[in-house]
Amino acid sequence: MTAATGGRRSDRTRAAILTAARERFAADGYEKATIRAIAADAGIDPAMVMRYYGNKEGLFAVAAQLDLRLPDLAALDRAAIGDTLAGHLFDRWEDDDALVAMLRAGVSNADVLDRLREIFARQVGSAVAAVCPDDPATRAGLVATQALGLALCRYVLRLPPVVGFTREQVVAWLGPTFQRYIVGN
Amino acid sequence: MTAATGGRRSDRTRAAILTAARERFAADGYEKATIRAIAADAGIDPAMVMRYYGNKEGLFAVAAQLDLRLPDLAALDRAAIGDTLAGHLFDRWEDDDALVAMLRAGVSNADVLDRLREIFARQVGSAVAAVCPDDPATRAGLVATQALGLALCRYVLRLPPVVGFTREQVVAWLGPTFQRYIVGN
DNA sequence: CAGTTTGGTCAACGGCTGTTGACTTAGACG
DNA sequence: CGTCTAAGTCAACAGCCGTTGACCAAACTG
Repeated sequence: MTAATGGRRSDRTRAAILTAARERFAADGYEKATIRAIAADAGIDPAMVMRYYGNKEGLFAVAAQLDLRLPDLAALDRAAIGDTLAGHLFDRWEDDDALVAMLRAGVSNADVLDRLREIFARQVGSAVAAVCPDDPATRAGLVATQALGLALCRYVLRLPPVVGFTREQVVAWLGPTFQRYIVGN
Repeated sequence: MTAATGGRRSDRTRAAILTAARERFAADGYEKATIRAIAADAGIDPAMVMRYYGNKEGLFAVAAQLDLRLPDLAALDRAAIGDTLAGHLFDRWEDDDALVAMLRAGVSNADVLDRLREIFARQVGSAVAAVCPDDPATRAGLVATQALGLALCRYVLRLPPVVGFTREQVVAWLGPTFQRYIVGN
């Protein structure tokens, strides 16, 4: 039905599995997000998950692909780097379950940890290095602590005051922190 | 043997279970830390864990008791609050697995999440409120994002630059951040 | 029309888990 | 010594998990 998309008949199923998987991994973590539950959410048989994604690890690898899409900090007004980064991360995480999924899953899965390390070393590290060649690794690490700390408290722990933060509050409070970590001292 | 401690014979076993449990929960998270593995580490039978702690949840509840032992911020020189807090948290976490255990476990266990929320609402919230009655909930939330972000990156994700931070670096970089979050703006 | 590929279902397997109850040993006490 | 109790062992249960292979149905191809 509705061949309008032009894809093969199974593409809908693949997509349904992926959507259900992202939600389950983000909500329950890697271990508790069972293939049976994901398949049930997608309205199909668990065996289909194996057919299309090989095994649970393969499904997770596809479901938890994460691109922070960081802006080019070097192209910004130097004084606006911190605020821009804070706003960007806020926007990015508000509509993508992938990071929460990786945080929840990585906490108890060594492979996911490796990928998270690589993502932050590469994406955050290079973004920071582009504007501050002085000890970029330390600065990127500092940025990671504050950025991931926000994500942890807001989306995983769901601490009430942090859940209630508006975009403006995040920019106003965390922006200066990022600014100092990246170009300060 | 060695009745020097004066405790009952079973106290050694209880303590061995607890020690093994803390390490396993911190290293593997709640789901992957199996009672069988904990019992093996402690050199006893899995059934003993049930006898002494009822069930897995009961064991975790005892193993993951967490007291941040925050200093009385009001008794400090107001300008030293941030640095003192940064140094204290660093010291506290370097020699207590409990927080890492709760972070790893809480990520996939609703009850643990409740306890983490309560701990930070009460301990961090009241410490902050003691020195800054102006919107203490928001300020405590901000402190939590930076503090837990450091713990996450250093002990769970083990991001290389963050793992390499010295106490002096943590105080120098995070101290001013805490200072601004607690008494700034 | 027949035949072959694709999409999907079903029941089952082996393995690991938390948990239980019956059994055996060691210590304390009279 | 005998007795009673606490401490510890052992084997097993039921349940859930990821994964598999045999089977069925639909749809495209000639």
